[in-house]
Amino acid sequence: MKNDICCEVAQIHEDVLVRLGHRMPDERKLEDVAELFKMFGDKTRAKILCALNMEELCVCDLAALLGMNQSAISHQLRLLKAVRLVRSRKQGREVYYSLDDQHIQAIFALAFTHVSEGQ
Amino acid sequence: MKNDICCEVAQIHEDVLVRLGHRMPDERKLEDVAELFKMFGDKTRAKILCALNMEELCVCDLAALLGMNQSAISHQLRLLKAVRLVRSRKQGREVYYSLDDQHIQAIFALAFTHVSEGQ
DNA sequence: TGAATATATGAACAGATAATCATGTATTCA
DNA sequence: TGAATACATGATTATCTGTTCATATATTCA
Repeated sequence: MKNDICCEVAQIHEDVLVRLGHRMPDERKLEDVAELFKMFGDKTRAKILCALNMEELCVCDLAALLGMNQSAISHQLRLLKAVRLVRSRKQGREVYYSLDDQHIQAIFALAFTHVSEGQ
Repeated sequence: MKNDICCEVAQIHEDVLVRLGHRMPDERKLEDVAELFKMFGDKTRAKILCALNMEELCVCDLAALLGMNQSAISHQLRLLKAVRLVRSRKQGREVYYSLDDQHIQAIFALAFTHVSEGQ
C-alpha cells in the first residue's frame, strides 16, 4: 500500500484529494459493481444473458444456440446464478434458466448504444 | 466447434433454436459489448472512472486518490483510452484525464442500483 | 544545461479465468 | 431395474490480466 508518494510535495493538488476522497463510492459497493461488470465482460456470458433476455431456456438449448459444449455453459450459469443474475427451475430432467434481474436489459441496452456510436 | 450434439435428437427444442438464432445480437457487436464491460469489471478501473466522473484529474492525483502507484494507473488509463472511455490533454508536464463518453455514468448508475438491491 | 518532476511503457511475474475432460447425480422411460 | 438423457462439478491446462520494477521521454525551473 506504500505508494510512491509521488505528488506528496505537490501541495497544489492536495485540495483535490480532500474534496474527492469522501465522495468516492463505498469500497465494498464498488467491488460489487466491478464484480457485476466482470460477469458481463465475457463473450459467452454476454451471449447467455442476451439469449435469456429473449426467453427462458434450458442448458441444452443454450449450448446448442451458442455452439458450445454443455459443461462450459453449466460452469458459466453457475457463476451467473451465484451473483443472482439468473435463476433456475427444474422441470423433469431439464433445468430452465431465466434472468433474475430487471436492470440487465437496461445496462446492456446502454452498452450496445455505446459500441454502436463508436463510429 | 464440434459440440457434443447433445440435444440433437431432442427435436422438441428445435423450434427454440430456429426462433432465437436469428434474433441474437451480431457476433461482432456482442464482442465489443463484452470488451466494454471488461473495462468496467476491474476495481481499479471502476474507481478511476468514478473519480473522473466527478472531475478531470491528472495521473498523479488519481494515483494518490486510489493509493496506488503511478505506473499501475498509467497502464489502466492506457487501456481506458484505447477503448475511448477516457481522453487526455496535456498541460505542462501533467496529463489530465476525463471521461470521453456520456453513457458511462448511466451504466454505472444502473449497476449500483443492482448491487444495492442485492439486499 | 542539468536536476527534478510527471508520465509512459516494456518486461516479468503472480494470480485469475474459461474451456475441456472425466465423472458423478438425478430423472425418465422401457 | 437398467439404459439413456440432462445437468453439475472437480481437476487440469492454456491463456489472459493486473501489478511491479526498471527505465525512457518530456517538461519545468533554477
